[in-house]
Amino acid sequence: MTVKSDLPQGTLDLLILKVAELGPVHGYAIAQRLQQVSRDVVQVPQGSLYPALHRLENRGLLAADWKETETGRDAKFYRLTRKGRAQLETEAASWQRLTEAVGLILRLSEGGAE
Amino acid sequence: MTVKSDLPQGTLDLLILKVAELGPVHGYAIAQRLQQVSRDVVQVPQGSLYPALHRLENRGLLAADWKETETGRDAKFYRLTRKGRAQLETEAASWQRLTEAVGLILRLSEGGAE
DNA sequence: GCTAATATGTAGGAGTGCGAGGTATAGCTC
DNA sequence: GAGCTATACCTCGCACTCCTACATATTAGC
Repeated sequence: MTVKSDLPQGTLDLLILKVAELGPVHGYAIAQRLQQVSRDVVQVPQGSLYPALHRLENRGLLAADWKETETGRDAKFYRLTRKGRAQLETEAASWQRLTEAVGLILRLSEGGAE
Repeated sequence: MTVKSDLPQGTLDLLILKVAELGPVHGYAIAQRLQQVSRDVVQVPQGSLYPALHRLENRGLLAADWKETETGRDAKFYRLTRKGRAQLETEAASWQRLTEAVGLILRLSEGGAE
């Protein structure tokens, strides 16, 4: 039974921090946002989402306040802390460095001599 | 204690399959190759490398033969099976789809309206 | 004989994603 | 007001992978 593995380990944190950077959002909206922007490529199940949010909050990367949604429901709004912003920059840079490196490797035979 | 996390989960398999596609190589050479081509961004510790090779072999994606290196040492040369080639194509496509999606998300605020 | 590089391997812990389950409210239809 | 869907939160436990540390054997150089 192979794992579905929609997202590689560690990527979810990066994406959540990124969405939180744009302004306070609650978890459910984060998942919807990721799915919309990625055109359904990124789909975050709740069993992945909420544990991730709690971990990020425990690490001090996110801070949360209970507020009311426009529709009148209670929701936990997350915002990026100063520490979280630094972490986001670091992880985003790592991601870019890594994807470039993997890209180099995957194009090994296609490009031929480089 | 944060994990060093050089490579996201699942990426290592993709890279190994890719190197094996170029021709029969032994494990030690795969790790060196990845490090060289990626300009030291990708560094595969032996504790990650060999278990990954065994798993890929058990899944029938790689096949191995003991041969001698140019330097005279015994080494296990891995080559891509037909099944492994198909898997490589699938994973490479998934990787590209994913990186594009993540790229879209990471550029959310920079580009503003797009 | 000692060290370094080559080449392979295992064991155990740590961390994360996900399926499956549970709770509660708002709004809609009937 | 009964039932349904969507919203919004949560937890448990399994599965999987990565990595540190350790162990082994050979070749080359000093």
